[in-house]
Amino acid sequence: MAEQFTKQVYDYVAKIPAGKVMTYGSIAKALGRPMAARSVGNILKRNPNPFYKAKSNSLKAKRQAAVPCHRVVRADLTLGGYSGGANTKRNLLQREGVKMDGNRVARQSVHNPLSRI
DNA sequence: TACGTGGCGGTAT
DNA sequence: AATACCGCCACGT
Repeated sequence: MAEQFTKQVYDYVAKIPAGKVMTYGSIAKALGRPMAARSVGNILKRNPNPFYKAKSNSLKAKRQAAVPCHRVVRADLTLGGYSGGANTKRNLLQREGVKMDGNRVARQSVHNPLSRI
């Protein structure tokens, strides 16, 4: 179960569409471990194949090759951490069409509308 | 809104 | 086996 969690996290993150983001906590919750938000962050930090390190330059190839961990942000919609640097994270998101609201992700760009309202 | 604080769980050493 | 490490979060100022 436990090491499946790592795989589940990668699989789940891989399904977040470009232009949208999810939070660490909502991913943990979606995987049945509502209190494991920190673990999700920990797992993504150690992601062996982060998006910004993907071999190919092409966005399309990167989408298939890498875990797009930059699409995961904090519950307050600030960016949170990123091994490649916060600036890289923001650039990648904006390039994908994620809307920003100051230093936060705009609510409209959050995937899974159920969690709000 | 912004900050501090305590607690949390999976992985790594 | 035990403990440290964190890309976090809810909650209270």
